[in-house]
Amino acid sequence: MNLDELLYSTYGFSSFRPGQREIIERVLAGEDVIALLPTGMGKSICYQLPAKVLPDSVLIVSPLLSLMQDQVAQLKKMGEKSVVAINSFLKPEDKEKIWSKLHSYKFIFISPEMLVQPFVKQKLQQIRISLLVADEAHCISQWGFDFRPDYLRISEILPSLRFPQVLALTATATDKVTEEIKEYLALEEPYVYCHPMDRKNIVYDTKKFEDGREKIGFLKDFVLKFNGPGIIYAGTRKKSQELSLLLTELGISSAFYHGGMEHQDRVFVQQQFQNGELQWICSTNAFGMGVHIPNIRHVIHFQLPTSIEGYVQEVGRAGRDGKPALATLLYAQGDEGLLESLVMDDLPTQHEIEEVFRHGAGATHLIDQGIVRETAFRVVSYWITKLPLEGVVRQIEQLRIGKRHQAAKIKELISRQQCLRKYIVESFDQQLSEKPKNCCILDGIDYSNFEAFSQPQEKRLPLEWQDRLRVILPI
DNA sequence: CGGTCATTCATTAGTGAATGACCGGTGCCCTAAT
Repeated sequence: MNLDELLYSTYGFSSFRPGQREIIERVLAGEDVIALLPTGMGKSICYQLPAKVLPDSVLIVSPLLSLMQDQVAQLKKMGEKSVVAINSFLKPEDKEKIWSKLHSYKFIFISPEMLVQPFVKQKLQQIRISLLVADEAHCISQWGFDFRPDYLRISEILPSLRFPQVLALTATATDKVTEEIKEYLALEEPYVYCHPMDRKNIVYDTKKFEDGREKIGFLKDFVLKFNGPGIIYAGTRKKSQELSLLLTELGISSAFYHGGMEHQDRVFVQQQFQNGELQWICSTNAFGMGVHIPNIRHVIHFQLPTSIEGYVQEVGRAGRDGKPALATLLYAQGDEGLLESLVMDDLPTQHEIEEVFRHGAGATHLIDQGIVRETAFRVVSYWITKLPLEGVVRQIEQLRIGKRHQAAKIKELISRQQCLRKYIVESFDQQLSEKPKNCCILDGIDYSNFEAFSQPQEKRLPLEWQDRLRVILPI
């Protein structure tokens, strides 16, 4: 099998990017693989190419419905017809057809929640799966424990699929996250491919302020001085709207984006940004996964991110074209309060744990009656099958300690007196090989690098009425 | 932590100040009620 020929005939590329060949060869050799590959290094080829060779279907567990739709569209565009996404978007009339010809699909995309449904499990059991792919596998660790516990249950279906080999793909994982991926996918001796995560063209900057007003002032000056495209990450939905309004008042094109918006509005905003019609997007951490925009020059954190992993993911959306990009973290006194409550508040309380224990894992009325919150309920329901009450309490306590550690890591970003790049790279259990000339705030930043990209804003398109409305009306 | 909203109070009537409670982010799922 000549991989180069296959690559050329399928994609028209004449050579692999770093890591791809190695990962694909291991997959084709039948090994389980965990691949840590920085964003924009062509992760999807790592399962699409083996799929051409492997005899049976490839099952891809994907975290977002929109991501699935993108991948399906991309594959179809390449002429691959046997692709399907199994999720709640399926029309009832299509379902029957899809289940009956499931074996004929080469690529089957699915959410973890769907995957663990008994009915789905039973259907998948009847076909042959060559490879199970966990896309954005860091979600297992990042979301599984307190947000989407079904992420922890992927391995439950492996026996009924007769243990297909597994490929886990992600851009950002610490040793701890890699361990958790390994554990929750029940991988015994996976081959781990780890590409250096440092992105030399991203410069790390932090700015401290006495209060929120000073911070706003800085942001105003910033967006007047530097052009986008850029992402401004806010800590709350409301703040993302406020910031977008602020920019609009300055005559700078922008839109907000968060999980509380209608699906179609989110798609619309993302498309506008992708088409270069918006300079800035002001959003919560909902924005970014699966977004491929090469020329993002700035990522600004108006409020503290909730984890180092999240921070690196968000910052990593800048400078995919390899040109200089600036990551600016803004901090005003007191900002850590929001961070801490966001990180800690979702954990099940002692009371919630006891309630679920008293009524059992099927007692969804606890959610309807507002006694136990949805995610808290699901987290406890997950552990209830594995541990006694004290064990679950201890488990949640462990989570709390982990979360506290996570918050402390973030706070150190702003108080740190040494090289930020070094700090970030070492947080991912890697060593910094060399520092770029333009490195971080503590080593001095040459801002002229970024002004060079900034052209005077002559062509300012007037806003369409829809956008004006969008700015005026809070959603 | 900071903002927002509801309650309370002081009192001669509607309002303003003060206090306290609550909330804040990420997304699957096809439920139950329109």
